[in-house]
This record gives sequence, structure tokens and C-alpha cells, in this order.
Amino acid sequence: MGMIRCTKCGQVHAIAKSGMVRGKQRYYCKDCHIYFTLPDPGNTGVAGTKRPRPGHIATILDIAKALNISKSTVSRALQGHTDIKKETREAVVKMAGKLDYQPNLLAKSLVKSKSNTIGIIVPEFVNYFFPAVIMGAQEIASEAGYNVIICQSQESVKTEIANTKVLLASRVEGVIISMTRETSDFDHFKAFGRHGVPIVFFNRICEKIPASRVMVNDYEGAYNAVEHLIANGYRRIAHISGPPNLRLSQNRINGYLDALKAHKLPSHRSWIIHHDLTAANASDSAKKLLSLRSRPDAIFCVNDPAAIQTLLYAKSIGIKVPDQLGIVGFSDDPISSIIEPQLTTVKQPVSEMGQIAMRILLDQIKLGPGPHKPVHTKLLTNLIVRQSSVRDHP
Amino acid sequence: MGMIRCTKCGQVHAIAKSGMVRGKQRYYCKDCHIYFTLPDPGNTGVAGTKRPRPGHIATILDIAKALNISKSTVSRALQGHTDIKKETREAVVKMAGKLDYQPNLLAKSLVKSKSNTIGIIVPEFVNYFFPAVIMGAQEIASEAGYNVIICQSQESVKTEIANTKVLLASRVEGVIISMTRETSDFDHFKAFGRHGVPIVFFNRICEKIPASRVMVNDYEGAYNAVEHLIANGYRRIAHISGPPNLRLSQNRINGYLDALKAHKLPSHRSWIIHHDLTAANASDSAKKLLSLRSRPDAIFCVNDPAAIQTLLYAKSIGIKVPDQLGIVGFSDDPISSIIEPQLTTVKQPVSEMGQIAMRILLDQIKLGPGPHKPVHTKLLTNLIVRQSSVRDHP
DNA sequence: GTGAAAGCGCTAACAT
DNA sequence: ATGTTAGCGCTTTCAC
Repeated sequence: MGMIRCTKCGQVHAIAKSGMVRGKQRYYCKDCHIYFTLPDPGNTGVAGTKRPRPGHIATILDIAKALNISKSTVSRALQGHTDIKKETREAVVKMAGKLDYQPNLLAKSLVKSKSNTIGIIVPEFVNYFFPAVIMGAQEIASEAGYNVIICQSQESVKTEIANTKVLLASRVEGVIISMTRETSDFDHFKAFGRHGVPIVFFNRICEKIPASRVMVNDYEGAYNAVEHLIANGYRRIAHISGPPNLRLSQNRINGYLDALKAHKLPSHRSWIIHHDLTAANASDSAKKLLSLRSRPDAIFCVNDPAAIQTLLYAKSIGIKVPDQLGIVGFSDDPISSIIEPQLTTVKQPVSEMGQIAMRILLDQIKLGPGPHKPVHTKLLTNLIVRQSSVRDHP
Repeated sequence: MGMIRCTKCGQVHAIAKSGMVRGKQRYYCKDCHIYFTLPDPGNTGVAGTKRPRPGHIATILDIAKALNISKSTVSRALQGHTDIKKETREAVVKMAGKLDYQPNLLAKSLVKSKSNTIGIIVPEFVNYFFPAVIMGAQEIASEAGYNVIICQSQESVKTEIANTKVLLASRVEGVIISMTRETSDFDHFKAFGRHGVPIVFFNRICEKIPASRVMVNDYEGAYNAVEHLIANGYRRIAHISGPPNLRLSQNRINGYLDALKAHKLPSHRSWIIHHDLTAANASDSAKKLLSLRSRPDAIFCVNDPAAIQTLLYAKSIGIKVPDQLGIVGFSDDPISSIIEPQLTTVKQPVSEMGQIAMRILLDQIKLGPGPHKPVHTKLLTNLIVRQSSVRDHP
């Protein structure tokens, strides 16, 4: 073993290498039965005074060393533990400030097996709806001391699956989801359940998963909207619907159909068009409907962006709204009150939706692991009557 | 020590308690010099076969045990290390699936001192602008394998400071920021620099920090907008500006003033109103300007939401746009092309702004620690002439 | 009231 | 090709 001498007996003959400690070779003296490492050559002063390289972020250990106390004490002081001497706590806090200490949430989450993080998955960010829901949700989460990771699935199942992986890997404590328009396989959502991570669906819910849901009364909202059109003298009422696999599309169609039925009005297969919720596609759908030989005199749209495209298209080809065509949307997008004529719409409580979804989720988290009874919340919509559906002389 | 017997010699007299291991009491036999723990009473089978309690998330150790290999091998197999036997890798992957293994990013980030996470701080989510920028940014981040934590400061410095703390604690590798309208103290941003976390400001930049910036040519955009108004015969041109401490407000004011000066048109102190960028406040500002004895015949607005409120207010009191009042906005919000008359606006590349900010940030991260030369990017705007500023007979 | 040490789940350097 | 071990930064028994 060369010139290594035991720190106790000074002998050289009985020394063996024995692993590494903090990057330094550890030796073992077979005579003295002791382990030791060589003192740092470049640091002949007090042992362990290794000053932090620049760019090093201070840890509780740095604070502890600086104050000559243990890191447990520092940890306790920083957490506001009661049984810590007042002066000690003050010294720790002061030193933390001096060393520009920033707690490491990753380490904390790891040791506590609790990330204090909520995941949110939404399909897009383009329209008013989802950012507004997120605002509401984030507000409640912050109040409860939770952070939020927001994911956009971009209406792609593949991305949605990737999102769930990231959230799972980030050990979120719960997830709020509005699905992709094309999601029809739900295994990736089930992974949350298997790992005890509660889910709350909103708006675009998944019925195959026993999870909590926040929706609006889509059926009644649609029913009222169509009834309103009927009351205003419209008789040939068409519907631009959303993707057929979304429950909200089905509910709104049913409300639409039942309102027609209740008033003994005809419904045609060709008067219902499913579209994919993109703006371009909505205006195509409007075009299709308005080129029908049996042209509808009113269109109820699954959401405001579709209604707005419909309105714009009608105007562009010289169809007068509301005289020749009545239009009602769903959501109350800010554009609705600005476009001319102003859009009649079924207003849904958007920000509240996010708040309530988050409250339900936090409750489930508080209840701890194990499956809980899902909560199904149905918020109320109300019809905002504006110009696009009201004729002076029906 | 009661009835505890040494696992080697079977004696009882020389046993001492010696700390805890994995929740179990460890004992020491003074005769044999060995440590041991008692076998699990409820698990008399093979030692270490403790099956996972429900709700337990599988770790690499679980996979390792199940396959009777070491966790390093599992770790390497999962990372796609080259020097792993093919069969071993396949077995590991298969078992990972069977055990529903989900990697723990917190642990990985901790050990690698690399979180693969970027932070974004924006003032709000209400208007089109910030969500659109975030979309662009997130797109680039995902491509590079980075996750994003989005924070809303809600135009509150206090919240903004809290946001920086969270991001720092989450060990984000970089941050993209658009400041609060009221941010005038910048210490909380400096913390990022001190910890080697690069920042990129966009839109609402901070000049007191030597960080990268992404902006548009605010001055030229404003200049062109005002020159366009002048070309259309407007002479008494007012300006609804943003919060005075934002650089973009100053730049746009300067462009406005210089355009007036270049064309020898008057500028009045009372024709420039600062507002706080909320919708309600914008319409107040419009009201103020339009009640002036020397009423302006055109208004250039710092952004589209303000221009839209101005337009709505003018219409509400019967002022004809563009005949009696010319209006130009900034941004090209989707509403601009829908409102009537359609709004002339200085279009800025919104999504690109997010993309470029993220690219710059990722570059700085790649360069590693240490201060780097900040990159200042100025994107080009272009004037979209619509109806709100074009008179048939100037 | 404080310290010592185990351990959260993972990676990487070293040893074999 | 695989195992052993230390350690990322923190919390939390347990011991004194």
C-alpha cells in the first residue's frame, strides 16, 4: 500500500484500501481495526471547512456547519418546530438568509413522499375556455399550498398519454383532466387510479372511469337554447355538434332533439353535423348546413367558437342574422358580446368550474389513499339572450 | 433483553439494541460481534419477500428483487445502457410493466441535480396574449424533453415573488418571465442569477437585470401605426398607454411621439393616458379622452384589449369609427378581426415569441453554469390595416 | 433542546 | 455484464 500510514499506529504494513467516502479513498488498518481517510492535501486547515464552490446552492448542511450545529436542528428550526431554542432558530434563519439558502422541494418531496403538486391536462390553450378554467383551479390550489403542472394534450391522445406519464413520474397528488376529443381508450387514465392518484374530470369527462366529474347541465342548457329559438319563431333548427365520443356532445344533442320533439318540430339527420371543435372545421360545417336544399333557419352550436364561425360565414354570404338565421352558442366567450349581431349563448360558469374541480380534488387528497366515492357535480348554465336569436317580427 | 437470541450463537445474555433498520429493531450480539434483525413474524417464508402493500408504487428495487438482480442493473436496463445483456434488459422491461413501475422523477432529479424543468411566470391568463406565448414556449420545451411549470403572478408583485420562490425550490433549470405591471424592485429576479438559473424576459422585460430578452420592435410598430393614422387624415392623435414602468409602454409612447413630431403634429400631455391594462380601466381612459374639450380624432392604443374597449365605448356614445375616430391597437388579438369595424392593429408574432424565448433559454442552459452574454432579440411587427383607421374621405 | 443515523428512489463510480 | 456502495438534500425516529 505504498506510503500510507495508519493514523493511529503509524504502521504501513497492515493497510488495505477499503472503499470510498465522499470521493476520498478510505483505508483500513488490519492491526488497529480502524478505518481512516487521508486529510485533504489542499486543505491543511480545520478538517471539513471545504468552502462551497461558486454556483453551489446552500443546503441545510452548509447552514449547520456554519453554525456548528447538526443539520437536524437546522431542519427543525426551518420548519418552525416548537422544541427549538429561540436563539438557535433565529441564528438558523439569519444564516439561511446570509447563505441565500433555497429549500430543495425535490428532496423534501422525496423524503415525505408528498409532492404538493397537482397536475392539469387540457386539450388546448387557444380558446378562452381552458385558460379560464385553469385560472380558477390554480387560485384554489395556491390557497391550499399546492403547485400546479399544466399540460396541453393538443387534442392528441399520444400527447395525452405522454402527459399522464410525466405527471405520474412527477408524483402529482391528484389530476384534473379534460380529455382529448379523440380519446376512446382510457388505460392511461386508469394508471392514476392504480397508483392512488385521484382524478377529477371536467367538461370533457370519461364515463368509463369511476372518478369525480364536474360538468354543466348540458342537456338542459341545450334544451333551453333550442326552446328559446322556437319561441322566437325559428322552425328549421339545425345543430353543429362536437366530437361524438364526448359526453357533452351527446348531452347537448339530446337536449336539442328533445326540445324539437317537445314542440313537434322536425329533426333531420342532415341537420346535425359533428365537427372537431377547430375554427376552420366549424365554418365548413356552417357552409354545409347553409347549402342544404332544405336550409335551416336557425343553428344551435355546441360552443361559442363554432357559433362565431357560423355567424361570420353567414354574414360573409349575405345571410342576415337573426332575420334569416338564428344562432345560439354555448359558453359565453368574451367575443360573443362583441361580435355583431351579439351572440345569444348558454353561459357556463367557467372559472367556477376550475375552482370546484380543484376543491373536489383537494378533498379527495385529504381523505388519503384508497378509492373514494366519486363526486359528480353539475353546475348550472343560464341562457344569455342577445341579438343573434331574436327577431323583431318572427 | 428478554428472549432475543443471537442468530449465530443462540445466546441471550450478550444482546443489545442497536438502532433501527427499515422500521425494524436491530440487535447486536457482543459475543459474536454481529448485528441482526428479527425475521418478520408475519412473513415466515423466504426472507425479503415482503410483498408490496396495496398503494405502494413499485421502485427499481422491487423489480430487482423480483428478478434477483441488483437495482443498478435495473437502473441501467431502464436507461438503455449499452452494456446490458439483451435478455436481462427484456426481463427488466417486462417486469417493470408487470409491476406497473413508474419512474420517480423527483429522485432522479435529486441525484442528477437536474430537474429537466423550466419555469414560466406570466402576469395573467385572461387575454389571448400570454396563453398564446406559452403555447409556443411549451412546444419547444417538449421537443427538448423539458417540462414546464407555469405560474401566474396575477399582476401582483407579492405573488410574483412567491412564484420565484417556488421555481427556485423546484430547481427549475431556467425561467421565462414577463413581469407584473407594478414590478419595480428586482431582487427576487436576481435570486435566479445567484443560483445560476438563466432567465429570459419577454414582452415585459426588466432592464436592470443582465438577462436575455425577447421583444418586438415596439418603437417602430408604434411609429408606423401613428404614421398610418396621419396618412389617413387624422391629426389630433391621442394615446392610451400602458403602465409607465414597463419598457414596452415607453417604447410605444416614444414611437407615437416621434411620429407626431416627424409630421409636425401637436402632442398634448392630456392626450396620453396611462392605464393598468385591465379592460375596465381601458374604457375609462377612452371615456376621459373622448370627453376632452379638445377631443382627439384618433387614438393609438398600447394593446388590442384597450383598443377594443375604446372602440366599444366610442360606439356606445355614438361616435363613428373610423369617420369620427380612428383607432389602432397592438397585438392582433383574434377579436380584432371580428369586432366591427374591424380593428387595425400592429401584429406581433405571439407564438413565435414563446418559441424563441424558449430556444434562447435552452441554449443558455446547454452552455452550462456561469453568466453568459445575454441575447437581445427584437422581433418584427407588421401593421394589419383594417377598417378602424381608414376613412373613405379623409 | 440537540445530535446521530436511517432512508426516500435513484444514478454513477468503482469493483469484480 | 453485473454487483456494491456512496450520496443527492431532506425529514424523522431514536437516543441522550
